Amino acid sequence: MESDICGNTPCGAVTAHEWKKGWLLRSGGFAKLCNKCGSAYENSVFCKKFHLEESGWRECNFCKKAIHCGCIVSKSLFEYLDFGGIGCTSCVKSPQLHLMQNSITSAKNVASERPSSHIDGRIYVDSVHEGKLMQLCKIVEASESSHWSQVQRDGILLSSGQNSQEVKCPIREVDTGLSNVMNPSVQSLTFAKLENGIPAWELKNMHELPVQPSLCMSLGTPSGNSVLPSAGEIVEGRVEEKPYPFHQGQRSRPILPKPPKTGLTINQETNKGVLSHPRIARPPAEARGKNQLLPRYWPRLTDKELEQWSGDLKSTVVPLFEKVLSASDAGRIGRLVLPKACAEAYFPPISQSEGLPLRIQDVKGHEWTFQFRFWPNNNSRMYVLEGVTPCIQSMQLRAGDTVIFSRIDPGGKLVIGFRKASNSLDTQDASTSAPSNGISMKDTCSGVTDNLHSGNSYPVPLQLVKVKREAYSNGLSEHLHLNSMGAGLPKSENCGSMTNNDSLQQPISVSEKKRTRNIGSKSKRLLIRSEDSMELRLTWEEAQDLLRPPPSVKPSIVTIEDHVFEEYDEPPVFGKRTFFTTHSSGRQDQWAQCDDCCKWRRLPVDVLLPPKWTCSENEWDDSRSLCSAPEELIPKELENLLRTSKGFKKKRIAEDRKSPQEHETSGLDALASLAVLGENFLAPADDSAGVTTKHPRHRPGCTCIVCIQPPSGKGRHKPSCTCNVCMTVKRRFKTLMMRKKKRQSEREADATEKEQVHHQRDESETNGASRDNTVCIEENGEGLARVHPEVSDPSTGQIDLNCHPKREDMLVYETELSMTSHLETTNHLR
DNA sequence: TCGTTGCATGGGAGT
DNA sequence: CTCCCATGCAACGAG
Repeated sequence: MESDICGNTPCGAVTAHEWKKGWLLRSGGFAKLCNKCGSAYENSVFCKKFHLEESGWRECNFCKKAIHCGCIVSKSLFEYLDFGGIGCTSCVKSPQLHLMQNSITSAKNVASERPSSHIDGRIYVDSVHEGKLMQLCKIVEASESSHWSQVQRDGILLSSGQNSQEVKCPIREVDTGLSNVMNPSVQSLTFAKLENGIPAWELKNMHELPVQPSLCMSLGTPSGNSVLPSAGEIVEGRVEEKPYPFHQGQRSRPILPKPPKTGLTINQETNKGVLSHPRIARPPAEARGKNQLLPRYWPRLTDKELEQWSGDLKSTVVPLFEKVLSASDAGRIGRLVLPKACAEAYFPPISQSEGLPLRIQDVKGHEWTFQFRFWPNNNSRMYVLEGVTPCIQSMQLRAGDTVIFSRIDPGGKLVIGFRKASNSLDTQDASTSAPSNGISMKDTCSGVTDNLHSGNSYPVPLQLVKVKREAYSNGLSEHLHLNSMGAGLPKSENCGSMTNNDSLQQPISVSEKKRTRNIGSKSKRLLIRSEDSMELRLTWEEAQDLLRPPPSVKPSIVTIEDHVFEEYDEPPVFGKRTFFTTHSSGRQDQWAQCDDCCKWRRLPVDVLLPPKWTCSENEWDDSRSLCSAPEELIPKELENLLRTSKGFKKKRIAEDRKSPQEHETSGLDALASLAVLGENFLAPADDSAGVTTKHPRHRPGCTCIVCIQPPSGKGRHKPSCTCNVCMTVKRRFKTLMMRKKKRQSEREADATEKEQVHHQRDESETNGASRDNTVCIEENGEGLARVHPEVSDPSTGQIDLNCHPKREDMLVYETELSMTSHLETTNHLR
């Protein structure tokens, strides 16, 4: 059994003696028993990490033999490879390249000599040359980890059919960016040369390969289960038609993933004219044996950078992984979220959430100590490095930049490097992180013209400005920038203030970070300043103040209990926002800004302006009914006016936070509170605990977009609630009741009339119908009472405010039916 | 009041 | 459908 498993196959695992046993899983995966722990793993490499490598054993990159690196004696048995990993002395000294050359030539011969079939872009050959191909693949596998980029490695595919096995050699289309200018047959090779400096002879030989872009050979010998995949297919992580015996586990992913979707980095580098040092994502050598690393974490170091690093540190630097800093990574919190796979693969295993301090050296030689820890997260872990702020700041990194974790061999010391986003347009989170080039003044000002409120220069608290993000490679990313326009400040000032946004081009200062926050997520995230978020907190009263009757719609006048109401069939519109001032003399003024000239005009306090208003409509001050007329306010007064308004608002917000219960009656706030409080409303003392379990962000008093929505069954208003919403609903209900009663009386009159006509003829039927009706009404009423227990006599104020707004009418109608029915039933019983 | 900590949430990517 | 991870945010602590 043992020999069947490892004895004759380049299975990629340590040689046979390292394993006691192996067998096929039902899933097709190949499990092995670790020699040390005896546990079975579907992924043998897992054990290698924790039991082989941990105890000082490493795997030769070439022959896959295990070498103990921990003792002095064995030092002579291996060499650290420049590209990571180790190689045993015999392998390193062996004429590997020559062997490879021969093997490739053999492959060529195999492909040319034997009758082959070309199926699906692959050449199938007999099994006679299986051994040669195996040798080839083994060499390819060995060399790829040290010489070939992942891109080429993706060209290596070895898969197993029932009776055949394919070997796809590493010639393949690599990148769309180069494909237009290169012969597809050579592009990867040429690229390989560019990338890794593969000797010209190799390129030449490979170029001579007759099969392009891929060479696929079928091994006719039924490999059965004994043939294990080489690193080739492991690298590719792709199997065709039938999974390999050495398939990954059910939930395990390919050991190495597909390459980045677009060879964007390559293109970018190419575009930047850095052809001599293309930045290719290289999956770290060890990654093959660890958890899968997503391509975006593959370190993308040019050879030049590697050399430089190695030179600076006077050691061999093995790139492990990299990560583009997110806003939170680069933020003040000082927590760098580590990709789980990377953390588990390259950092010491931690069992406690507290983790352990990790000493990481930067490329300048400065040593930092971070706390490497994790948080439980959805039955998983979330790894973070804490205390990275000083390091991040010392490197002047910000969101969008990239940190690169590497290891120094020998010694295994961790190194943190970085790459500025401006030097490399990273594909990973370029669209999700702050732009490297930020937003120029030109952009922001031009963005103003794109203002969604364009032509509406009244003091909108927020203006949506579309900002082009030219920094990104795709050139399509756009940022919706919520920009405070200073509540109607002159445009020059706006642009000036937005110049500060340009700070994105500079390292974000602490204060800047503090003042910015992201809402939403990913590329759709809206960058919003905290002061803007303050402005977003529109209170119910303020919203009410802005409501205007729908234009050109005449209301119907309804009088209820001596109160005259105007009812509109259309919803109200938001009117122009104005500010009020009070003079020391007690005189009150209202101020509005012209939509054309942006000048502020004094208005009577009782005036309601339409959404758009210009000086020409200033019928209250003829001297300032033209935009050419000078502004009444001097800049300082205007500033005071705006500040007062803003201050008032902030004060209100603060009060809301301070004592949300005090504002329960303030309309939507109350609604929000109630929605959150839910059934706990009757016990307000307990509101601070438990009520936000489901949505802890929505606290009582929260006026976020979620909370200001009408409650949908969760929060319920007290029947005696007198908040604005309740009062509005009550009023509306009364109105509808009045109409309903009127219609009902009309119908009753008609019914009475008809009844008189048919009375003699259908007397018995009418009585029956009446009885039926009575029964129906009773059932109806009871049913409604069960469904909506709060609905009852409006005079008691017991109105269900918790219905869906779109169902309001229906509910009211049902309520009316219920009450009417109840009334009729009662009358009937009399 | 501000900063820190620990966890929750949800969008999105991968399977 | 699951998992990752960026980020929100409440609780807590320090000044």
